Amino acid sequence: MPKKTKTKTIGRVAKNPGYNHKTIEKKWQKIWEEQGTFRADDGSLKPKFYGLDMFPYPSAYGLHVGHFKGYTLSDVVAKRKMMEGYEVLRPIGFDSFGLPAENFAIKTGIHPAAATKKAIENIRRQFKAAGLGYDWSREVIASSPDYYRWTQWMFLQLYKNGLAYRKKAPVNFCPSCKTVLANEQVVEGKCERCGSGVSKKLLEQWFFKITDYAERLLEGLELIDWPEKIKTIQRNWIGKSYGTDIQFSFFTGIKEEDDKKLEVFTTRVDTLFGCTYVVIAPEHPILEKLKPLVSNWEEAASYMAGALSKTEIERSAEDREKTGVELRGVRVVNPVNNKDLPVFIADYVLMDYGTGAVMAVPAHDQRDFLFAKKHGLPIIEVVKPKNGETTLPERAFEEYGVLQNSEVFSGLTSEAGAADIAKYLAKRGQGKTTIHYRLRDWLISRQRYWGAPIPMVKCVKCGWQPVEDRDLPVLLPRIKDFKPTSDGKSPLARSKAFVKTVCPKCGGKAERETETMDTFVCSSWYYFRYTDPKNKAVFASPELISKWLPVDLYVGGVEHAVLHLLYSRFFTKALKDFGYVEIDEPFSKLYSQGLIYYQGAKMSKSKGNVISPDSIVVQYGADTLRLYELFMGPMDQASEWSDNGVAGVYRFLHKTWHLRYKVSDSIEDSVGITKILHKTIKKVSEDLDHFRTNTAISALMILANELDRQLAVSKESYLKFIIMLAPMAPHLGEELWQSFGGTSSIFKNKWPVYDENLIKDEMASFVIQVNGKTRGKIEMKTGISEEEAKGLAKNSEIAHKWIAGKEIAKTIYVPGKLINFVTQL
RNA sequence: GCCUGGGUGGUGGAACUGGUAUACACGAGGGACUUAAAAUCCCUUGAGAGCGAUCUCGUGUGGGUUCGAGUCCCACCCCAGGCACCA
Repeated sequence: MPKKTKTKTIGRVAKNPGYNHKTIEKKWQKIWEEQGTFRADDGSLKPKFYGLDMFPYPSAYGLHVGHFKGYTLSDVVAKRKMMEGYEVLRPIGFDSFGLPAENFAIKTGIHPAAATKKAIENIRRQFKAAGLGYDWSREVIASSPDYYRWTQWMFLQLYKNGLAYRKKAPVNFCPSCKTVLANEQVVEGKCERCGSGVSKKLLEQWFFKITDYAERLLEGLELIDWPEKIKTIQRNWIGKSYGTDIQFSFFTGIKEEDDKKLEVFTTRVDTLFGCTYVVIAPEHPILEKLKPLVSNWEEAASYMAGALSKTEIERSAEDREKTGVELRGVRVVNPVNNKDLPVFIADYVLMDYGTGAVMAVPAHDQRDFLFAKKHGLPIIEVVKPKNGETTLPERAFEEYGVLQNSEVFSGLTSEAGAADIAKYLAKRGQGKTTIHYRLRDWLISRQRYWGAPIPMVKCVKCGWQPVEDRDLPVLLPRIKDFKPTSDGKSPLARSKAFVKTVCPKCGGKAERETETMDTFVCSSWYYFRYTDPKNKAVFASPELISKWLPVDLYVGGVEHAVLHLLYSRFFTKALKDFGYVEIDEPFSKLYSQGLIYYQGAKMSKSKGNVISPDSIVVQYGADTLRLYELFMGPMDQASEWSDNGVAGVYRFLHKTWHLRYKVSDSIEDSVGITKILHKTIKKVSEDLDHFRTNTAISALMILANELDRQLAVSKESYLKFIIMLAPMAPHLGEELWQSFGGTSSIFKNKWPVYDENLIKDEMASFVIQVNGKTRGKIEMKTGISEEEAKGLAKNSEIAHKWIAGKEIAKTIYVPGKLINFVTQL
């Protein structure tokens, strides 16, 4: 194929050099790096802006264009903040511990440390090639000992303050990843990472007491500027319920005083008279104590074992089939009417919510209803609808209503009845109003290799002991056989050199904890480290933390709504309580970018529909990649990638480039051009304030088209246009800025300001409507009086044609916009 | 089932607190330049009727409020996401 010229001849003026993204992008990336253009100055006196992207996970497969949407947005905001006089902190690092790296290593046989290092290098290259203005001098890598030393320190702080503890409990276990998982990592009964069905295992594990912060985590949401959607997800996850704890006493045979009572939780005390049995979760510890009384213990024990062995999916896939076993020989008393009631164990009652036991009211709870039907238990209706018909006997009636069959409380409304029954119970010491949360403590132990070792030691004499701060970090040993096993033991247990240690307290023989921490622990505090990444004495100096935090803008995906975003808030609150930080919430403003779809599906490696930014950068350049992602549609909505759309913004950048040849020092712009320029400055400034990058770009395109129609363009107008474009297309911005005499980075320059007086229109076209239908328009002065405007409109041809003899009953006048004649009423 | 978002041309999407629906871009069609192609530039592009100026219809569906509704209210349908035996 014959190639005529080396320079591309895109654009009209072939003799002038064309837009060559390859040379200018490389050139500016080098300059930025050498000059430290985007490095934050801790000593600056300017107002601060901390713009942060969610800690990226260094995938071995690199990032696809979908990942760049958020990064580009925050980059635009940060660059514009620089131009508005802020000292901008925009750090980056890598959340490099965790399951995917390890699973990749297992698959390929490459050690996770080596695989991670390579993945980081690749992504670092991708970031730089996209022109993202990170302060690389602050890079933080979670799997490096300098970092995880402080992750371990965080653990110890939580431990010393009673927020890290060990307990034996049924926990989620992924048979494929061969490790336990936090509640938040189980999605619809499946492992968040690999999709395998999760089962329950009774294990002793480390937990963080996030439940102590349930209320504060809920309250804090009121004060932060986050998408309502994410706040709602967190509220639901925390799940606050007001209700009553009620004591049912056992009839006979129990020795210890404390165990004579069974406590249940209900949100519907008003239905207490309708209780016909009680149900205990199969994992409930009280069952051991009831054992001597139970005549069918074998049956019960086998049910208990069965419930535990089921996977989450099995437990819910049975489609609400309510199984259970009656504990024969055990009876309880309903405290309000002394009725003697049977006791069941059933797995529809969950051990880790409420008290692990419920009072069953089949008439007014659908689950209890199904169970009662199946087991032939009585159904007593105690709530009648206030108006309308009850859903009984087809299904439970779950609404509020008026009480009946409730002795002295009959006739009261549910609301009043609930209050009175609760008061009655409280007076007799048989119940109290309480609050329960759905939030569970955060299980952080992992039986995996690639994580930060938990800095605890088990001494034969002294039990669990924390590693001394001065002995941190507990280094992750480099072992060859890092594969997980199904025995519930961590791969680290196989390293004798690692396990064997001495007790920090007594100096005697001791063994190290071999489990590692959930990666979400690493990412719960990294935003503090960025302020002071090299500090060896503390995780970050208090001065720098208070200088930079909270994060002013945090950009990332919604998928972390109950994981990272909840955990980080918990960490910040805990660190505040320990006296290390002064803030209560780490991220003042959160923005979640929408996903990018391609070929009708979410872009993902497994679906094989990923587009690499690398190929776009080579073909069109980083500025085109950035601009297209910003132009696709509203930032917070999902949108479909279009190859043709990319070419479209590329054309716009060419046009922008070629406009430089129309720039003249000697001309002054027409009033019309000046007006459009100032309108554009207003529009782009406001749009960017609200992250409406798509309409901001559209406004810049309109301006460019308008400038292109002129024979010549003033340097001043052109440069204002370039400054506005620069945060989005930084390489092109810098290059053009420099070619017109700019000596320092365009980002050290001021963002343009519009003049309200120059925007005002002298003339406006008034829409003429008749009976609300648009019939035409008339040009009139904007300052025209109502009378005059109406008169002009009335005498217009349009009005004559459509009114034609009919009487005008009413005239609607909207200044500067519209006149509507109403002929009939 | 419950809780969020969202349904606008062939496509991605504009439309401020109710006031010219479809900005900007893509695609498509036509033309210019070219031996030709690419690139670039110009014109057309919601549907229907008409030679035409124009007219009628049109923002998921059906109602309502209003001089006027993509925008507000009611009912419903569809799509995406979140939660889901939480007592």
